[in-house]
Amino acid sequence: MIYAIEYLTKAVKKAREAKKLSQRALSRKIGMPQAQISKIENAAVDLKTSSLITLARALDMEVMLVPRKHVPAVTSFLKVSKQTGTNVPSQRPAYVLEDADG
Amino acid sequence: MIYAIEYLTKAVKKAREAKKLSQRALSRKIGMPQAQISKIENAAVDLKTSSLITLARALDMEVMLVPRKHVPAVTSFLKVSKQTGTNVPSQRPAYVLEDADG
DNA sequence: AATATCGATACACTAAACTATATCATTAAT
DNA sequence: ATTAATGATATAGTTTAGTGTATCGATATT
Repeated sequence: MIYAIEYLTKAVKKAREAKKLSQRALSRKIGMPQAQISKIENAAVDLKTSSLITLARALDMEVMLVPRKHVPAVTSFLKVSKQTGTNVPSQRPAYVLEDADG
Repeated sequence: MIYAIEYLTKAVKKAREAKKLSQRALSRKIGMPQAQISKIENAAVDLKTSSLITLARALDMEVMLVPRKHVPAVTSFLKVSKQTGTNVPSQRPAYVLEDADG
């Protein structure tokens, strides 16, 4: 079990379940063996970044890099959005903003 | 070169440069060979998620999964914060919010 | 001019992700 | 009771990230 990765993989699992997709259904969708998805969701492997991105996108999420000082704000925004069901238009590839001021 | 990863690795590079760290300095900091950092920044490898997390954290960032519909909002928030220099207190490990409603 | 540091690249080796496939126990449905 | 679908697990083989080390040309710096 790889601690730092656990949060990400648990989120993948939750997202999959929220979409009512079985591991096999997701497997068919992205062409990754069900066995591998199981390992990933249980944080039994240190998955490659491409795998994380593929899984995230299949579940309508994006991998982003957020400056640490903004993590609380982003976190609470997402939390509130979830509670209120706030909708935002359009979609974009995404991630990362050039920042890094420490 | 791995397209999907390029944005993330480019962000790592920008963050490193913004901190005025050489690849060797970063190498010493996290114990990853300078040669490997070079490959990663040039998207020549499909780095493991643990490596992405390690690099991100060394550069004061966090890897997060963001529901796609909220990506524009988060993106523009970070952009504005960068422009205005908005500061937010505290720090947290982080990433991910349980969401996934499509 | 000589020296130091930079990022990029190369080699041999090790470790581990990933694939393909199959199986198993458990749960749900017929 | 049988069948179907679930997630977890196993084995064997392939691919590739990662390590350690060394070198290279280019760009400062003294």
